[in-house]
Amino acid sequence: MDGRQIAFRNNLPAFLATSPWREGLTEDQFDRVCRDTLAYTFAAGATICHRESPALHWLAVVDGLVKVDTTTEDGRATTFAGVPGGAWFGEGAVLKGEPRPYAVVAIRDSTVAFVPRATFLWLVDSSHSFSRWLIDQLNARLGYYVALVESLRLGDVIARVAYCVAELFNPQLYPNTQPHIGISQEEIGRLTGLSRQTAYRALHELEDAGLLRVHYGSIEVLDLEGLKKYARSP
DNA sequence: TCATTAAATTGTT
DNA sequence: AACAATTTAATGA
Repeated sequence: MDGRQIAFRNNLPAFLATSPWREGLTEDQFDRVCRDTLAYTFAAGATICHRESPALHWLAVVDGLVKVDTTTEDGRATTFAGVPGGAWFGEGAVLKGEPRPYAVVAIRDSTVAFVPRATFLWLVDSSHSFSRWLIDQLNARLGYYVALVESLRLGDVIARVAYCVAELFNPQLYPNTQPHIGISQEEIGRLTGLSRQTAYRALHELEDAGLLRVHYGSIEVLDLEGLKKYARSP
């Protein structure tokens, strides 16, 4: 992990207390999560978890924006997911006990919380409520990729950009997303599987439709419901 | 604080 | 994909 620094051990419990699975835990269970969890900050561009590294932690973005991606030998990169602040991810590799099939990279300066694998598995075993939340989490992720395949087959690139941007606000997967997202058009391209030029044109189409605004190095979502509608029927 | 330069990102072909 | 234009960030007086 290049360029990481230990972040605020003190107010990490405040972040954990706002997590979507917290209310179902007992005080004792929550206290253990607080004790076991660490947070680190990473500079933009830094690798948080290398591809094929052992999945020793369950992860959350406390602040910032990270991506889950793979890079081929010839340097081409595709992003599988953009993960904004407040989101929990990486449970798949931890559950399977396998090396991470993707790399986790900071898009912007980001703070990431690390829950040890043992603590995560203990939560699964000891909390029915947590397990249920986890099922909903995995189900939401499955729904995202099914819809993404559908969008790929249908081939409307503007609808695909609308869908991918709107999904950053998925209440199960990404509960705390702010309307202003610091992400370049090149990253939007990787996230949607489109070239930067195509992403550029699609973003401006959506801007002309009044659904979002494009800024230097960021986008601002104005009409989330409109984006979702556009994603379904452009 | 301001001017200069480099780097990142956007816009155009 | 290449290149130009623009915006931001970094540097140093």
